[in-house]
Amino acid sequence: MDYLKITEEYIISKGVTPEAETKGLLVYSQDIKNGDCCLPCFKLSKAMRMSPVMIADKLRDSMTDLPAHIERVESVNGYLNFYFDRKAMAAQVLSGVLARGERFAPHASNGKTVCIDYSSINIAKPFHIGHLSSTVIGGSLHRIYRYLGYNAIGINHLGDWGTQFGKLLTAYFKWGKGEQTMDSLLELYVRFHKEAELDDSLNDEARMWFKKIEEKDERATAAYEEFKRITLEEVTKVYDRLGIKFDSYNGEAFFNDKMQPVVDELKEKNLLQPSDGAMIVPLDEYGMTPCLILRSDGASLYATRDLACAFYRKNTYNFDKNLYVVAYQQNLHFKQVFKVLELMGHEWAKDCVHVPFGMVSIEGGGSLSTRSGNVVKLVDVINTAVEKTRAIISEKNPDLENADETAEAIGVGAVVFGALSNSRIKDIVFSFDKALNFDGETGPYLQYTHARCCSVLSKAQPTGEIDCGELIDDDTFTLIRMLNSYEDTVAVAAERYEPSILTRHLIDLAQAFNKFYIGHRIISDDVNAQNARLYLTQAVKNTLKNGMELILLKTPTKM
RNA sequence: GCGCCAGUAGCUCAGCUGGAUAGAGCAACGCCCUUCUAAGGCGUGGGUCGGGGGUUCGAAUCCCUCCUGGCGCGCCA
Repeated sequence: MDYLKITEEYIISKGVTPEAETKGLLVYSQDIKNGDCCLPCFKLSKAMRMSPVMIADKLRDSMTDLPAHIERVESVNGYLNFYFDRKAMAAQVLSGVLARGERFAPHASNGKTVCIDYSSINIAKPFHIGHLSSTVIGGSLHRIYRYLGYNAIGINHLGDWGTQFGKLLTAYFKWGKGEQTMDSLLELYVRFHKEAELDDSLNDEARMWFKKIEEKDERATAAYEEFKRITLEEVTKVYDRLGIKFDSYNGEAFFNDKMQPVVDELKEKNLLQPSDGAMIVPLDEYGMTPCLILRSDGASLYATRDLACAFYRKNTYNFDKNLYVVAYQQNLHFKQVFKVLELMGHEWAKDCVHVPFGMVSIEGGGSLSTRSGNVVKLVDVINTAVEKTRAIISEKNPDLENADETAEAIGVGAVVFGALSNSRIKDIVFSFDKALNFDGETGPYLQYTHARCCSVLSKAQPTGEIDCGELIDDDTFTLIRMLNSYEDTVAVAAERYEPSILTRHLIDLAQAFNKFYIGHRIISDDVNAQNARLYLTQAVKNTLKNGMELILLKTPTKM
């Protein structure tokens, strides 16, 4: 039941205020002391030629037949404050949450498909903290959309093509010895750039090797495939720890032979123009620089590939939404590509959305760059966090069973949370200090709160009827309100492609629970209160668990 | 130069489709473990919401302008 909506309907049914002006005015009160929701009457003032205070008074006076869910109405300084019948609302909310079971089932399928392009790592390059945002934001959106009933397709658009592979092969055949690892490949790559500065012929050699890959030369292909295998093996270990999966790894190489039809269609629709020997789609009338389709040597470009890729996704998945979780540096690129799709007359261009996020830099200056070898590997960050967690556990809870498993869950959770707690668009200056902070608004805080719920419930279980009259004090009822708005929050997070909205809500929920927990003895002699509070704890636990899963956090029952 | 984004407490941020005294966390200081997990809770201090104009009954929120920072701007991806 949507309390806001039925309250609005009730207000309108009074006929005191003009319907059009009244719609959308009603909001949840920020402060529970001002009621559960309120109608600011200031906007109505002009249309009704009456002071807000008088309007609120008039409305209040007309409300002599309050519906069951409203206990009372107050007119205060131009606000009309509604106080819900807390007992009824608590019953409604709790039974709704509890009916969903311990693990909320995903919503029934809505028949829609969403493609989510995320993580999109480069072959033979380290998986570093710069990849964390795309990986976990995309991973979280993947789960959120699946939960909401979408058919969600996770796509890792591999960076598995380009001249850098010529460079790597050159270095590999010159200096590489035996079995390679991600580390040795990075060394080779860094060394190439160092030596190529002194010896330009290395660059020629790199072009030669890249050509051999294109020509499917046996030796080149074998090495290239090996690099790919090594990379995927390595990153999959991290993906597994993060709980992330992909449905497709079709990357740049996959689209190599799929670009000609795009070029043909652009020509056919007269969108392509020559410019300095290259072929472009001019976009100046849309305030953008042109979209480059073909280089002057006839080779395709980044945009060409992404166009081909968009067509492929539409044809293969028939998406309703096509998301690209890619850093904001690419803002212009995606704007151009989507505009070109639109100019080509494909109405589904509007379904393509760039989901940008901020840059990651390292504390103390220095940009992340593979060439310089200045990288902080994601796996190192995760391992450090897990080690720190293990140390905390042996100090606080040395007898904990499954200590390793728990340390893993919490350490990984701390790192993941860091990337999902702020708005995507914010730049992040990475520091171990921040990533390893487990106090306050953090992943471990959510996990701790969940474990607390579990601990209470392991000592006593709720049973039989709920007496919701025990749940109507401010602190407790605040929890009820938070549980009530959970589903809306998930929906908004999806709409805005912003997992941090859900993360915030879970923090608020956990804070509200901890406040409740400290202030109210749950297991007690008061059988009635105990039972009601146990039901509430159960509902909080289940909601936390569901929400945490949607932001990639594991939920240990003890810690 | 042009375009986009950001600027809120010492730090990291929420709030930004206009509403009641601008909220959290971290850091600092002071309390609370003989009762359900102290990775917790409570309290104190800390703000010209980048500056200046404007719109409005009302602006952190909308408009203009300036300042600062980031990113991008044709043959890389």
